[in-house]
Formats: sequence, structure tokens, C-alpha cells
Amino acid sequence: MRKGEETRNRILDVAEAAVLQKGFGGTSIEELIAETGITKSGFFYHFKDKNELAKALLNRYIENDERIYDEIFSRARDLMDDPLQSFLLGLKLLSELLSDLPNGHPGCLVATVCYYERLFDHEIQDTNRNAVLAWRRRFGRMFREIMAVYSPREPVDVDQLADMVSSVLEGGIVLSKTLKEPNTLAEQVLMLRIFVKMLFLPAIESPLVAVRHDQIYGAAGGGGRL
Amino acid sequence: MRKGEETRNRILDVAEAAVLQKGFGGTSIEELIAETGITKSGFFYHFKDKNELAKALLNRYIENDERIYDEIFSRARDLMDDPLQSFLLGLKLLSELLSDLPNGHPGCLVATVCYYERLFDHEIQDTNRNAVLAWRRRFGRMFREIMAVYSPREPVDVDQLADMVSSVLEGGIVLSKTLKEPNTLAEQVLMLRIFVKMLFLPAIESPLVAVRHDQIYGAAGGGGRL
DNA sequence: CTGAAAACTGTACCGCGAGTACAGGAGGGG
DNA sequence: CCCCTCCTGTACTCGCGGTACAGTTTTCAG
Repeated sequence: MRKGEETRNRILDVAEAAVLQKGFGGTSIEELIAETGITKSGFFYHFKDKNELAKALLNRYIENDERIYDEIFSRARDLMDDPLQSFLLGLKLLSELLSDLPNGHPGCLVATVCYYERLFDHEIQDTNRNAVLAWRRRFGRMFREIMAVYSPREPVDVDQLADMVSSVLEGGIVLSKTLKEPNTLAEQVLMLRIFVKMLFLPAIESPLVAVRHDQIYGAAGGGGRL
Repeated sequence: MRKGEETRNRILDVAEAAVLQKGFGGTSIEELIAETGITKSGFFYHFKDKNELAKALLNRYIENDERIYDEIFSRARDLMDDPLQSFLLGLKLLSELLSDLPNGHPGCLVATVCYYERLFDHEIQDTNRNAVLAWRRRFGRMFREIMAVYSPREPVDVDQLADMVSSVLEGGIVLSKTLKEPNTLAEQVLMLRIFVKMLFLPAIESPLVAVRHDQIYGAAGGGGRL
């Protein structure tokens, strides 16, 4: 009962790391059992086939993912009353969390499944779809709260704006992994922060930012060639 | 000589579609030769192994990708003198091109390789890395031209800004594929356009945009809920 | 302490797909 | 005519996914 859960989780740990590096097709069961220190029969006792492993892997990943976002943005909500400031802080916290990952972000299972879809059954594809829709709902809810207080400088659709968060995260992960630059992802999150800030806040910058602006572009900000 | 190239390309066509749907590991050579109408020996005459196929596939994809960006943004450059307006037009053209794809974007091979990296040799990983760096250089060049004329409302690093384009594209593809919503990618490109527009253009909108704004949101655009 | 269920191990096997090794054949160009 | 490109055919190896099933150890409830 308890022991079984533990072994199962150990398999999932090993499998997740392998799958994010090599894809599902590139990850062999034999390799998983070797690293877990289990036999083949032991493996198939826990998962009847690879599809079931993928299912468990994806569900666990999504749950964990949701938990992290819950923590970050509820923490940001505790520190800031204003929905916009709280969201901007949340993005900053997220960016910090991402840049603290020692080897960079390992990759997103949702993207892995997305590029492997035809080999899985509909259940997995639906799970994956629902995960993305959950992100849309989560960030959409936050943007709606912001829009109850602030009006956007440009006309935007809330769902598309919410999707922008997911896009930048997924895309940032691909860039970061491909370039082998762990920081790129965190930087992209901060760029997204600038986007949200510009969209809802008037042009007058906060003193701190104004100073950095001058340092980089010169006082008047005119014609910086580089 | 000529015949060989043709067969080779036919294999690559079939392989590209398959790999984008199922990943490299999920695509069998037997399936490729069946669809191409060639024998196994014939296949291995053209590609000595799967790794070589991947290499050819990726190189062809990247070349094609570059060609498309060249066309779109040089066309936009012909129509608009101003670097910012030209870039904004380019994003619009890109968005239109993407929403015209009948079955949505088939997926990006760079992302596929990124999530499959460990199984390929260093050459492929380097090719992939260079492709992303080429995007950075391409869009970076464009943003530098823009910054020679306009100063950004917020301090931004040019490379990070250029990466934002790649992020939104890669992320948008993942979202579009996962959600099975072909339009999402095109919408995300337009969101990126809004970002660039806000970053470089003063809050006062151009007459043309103001008209469309009015049509959608009403004259003052105040307190827009949703 | 016991007994049954849970959590495995061990062995043996099937079929598929990647990849190898060659031998040979069609067709076109110099 | 011959050689080179572009294949086909056959036959094999090997790793891996998956099955089958019998037996063994561990755990925990009563």
C-alpha cells in the first residue's frame, strides 16, 4: 500500500526526467527499470503499458504545475492588494523561481505530449488540452480582476491575453532549452511583465525604472543607435 | 542525380509530416518507406541512419523557415519606409499567413528536436541552437533599426525583445496544437504586435487604428470590462 | 502470530522496428 | 559499351515493448 506508492513515484521521477530529455519514444522502459532498480515485471505491475505511464506522468506534472502557480500568485496576492500590482509581483516571483533552477527548466510535459500526440489515446490529448484551458482560465480570471480596476491601453481579448502568459512560458522553455541558456526563460517572463505593465499602467514610470532607463538609453532616450 | 533528389525530397516530405505529429521516436522508418513507396534499402541509400534523416529534415525546415521570414519582412519593408511600421506590418502579414493555414500550423521542428535532444549528436543540437540564434539576430536587427528612430517606453534588452518574437511563436504553436484551435497562433502574433506597438508608439493612436478601436470598443475606450 | 493481499522477482517468449550486409538490376550519359 | 546513380530483394541481428505466469517476499489488518 504505502511501499507501492513510493516505488510508483520513484518510477515517475525517473521517467519524467528521461522523457523531458528524450521524448516518450526515446525513453525505453528497460532504461527506466535499470535506473529505478526494479524488474520489468515490477514495472508492469504499476503501469500496464507505456500509455498508462504517460497518463500518470502527465497528470502528476499538471497537478504539480498548478500547485506552483497557486502558491506564487496567492503569495503575491497576500503581499499586494491591487490586482495588477499583485499580478506583476507574481510574474516577478515566477521569474525569480525560474532563474533559481540550477540546470534551467527541465522542459514542459504538456509540450512534449503536444509534439507526440498521435501515439496517445484521446484521454491523454484531452488531459493536455484541459491543462492549457486551465491556464487560460487561471490567468483570464486574474486579467478580469485587473480590468475591473484598470482599462487597457489597447483593445485586447482577455482569453488571448491569458494565452500570452502560456505562450511566453512554453516558448521561453523551448528557447532556454535549445540555447542552453537557463536564464532566457526568466528574462522572457520579465518581458511579459513589461507587456502587462505597459498595457494597464500609464506612461509615467516609477522613479526606480526611470533611473535604469536613463542609464541604458540616455536622458532623452533619443535615437539610440547601438 | 535528378531522380535521386526527387525521391529524397519525397522521403523528407513524408518524414516531416510524421515527425511533427508523432515525434522522432514515434516515427518508424518502415512507415516512411510504406508511404513513400520505396524499399528499406532505398531509404538507407539516401540516409545512412535516422540521425542523418533528422539532420536533413532539420536543415531543410530551417532553410524554409528563414525563406518565409525573408519574404514576409522584405515585403513589409517594401510597403513601409518606417522600420517600426514595417515591422508591425510584417507581424500582421505573418499572422494572416498563419491563420490561412488550413489545418493550423503543423508544428516546429526546432521545438521537436529541443524535446528530443539527448538522442541526437552534437551537430544537430548545434544546428538547432544556431537556428534560434539566427532568429535572435534577425529580429534583433529589426529592433535595432526601430530603436534608431523610436525610444522604447520601458527599458528593454534588444536580444530579449527579439527572443520574445521566437517565444510567442513557439509557445503559440504549442497552444494552437494542444488546444486544436488553429487560430490561437495567429492571435498570439497579433498580441505580440500590440506589445511592440505599445513599446515604441506614444499612447495617442494613429487615425486608422483609432477608427478600428472605435468600432470595437466605443469612442472613449474607457473601463472596458472584458 | 497469522493469513491474505500487495508488491514485487524470474524466466521465457513473441513481434516489431532499426540497422547491417550484400548481391543484383534498371536506366541513363559519356 | 560500360559505368554510375538509384534503387530492389533477401536475409539476418538486436534492442525494446509487451505478454504470460509461476513463485517469492513484504506489509499490515485482525
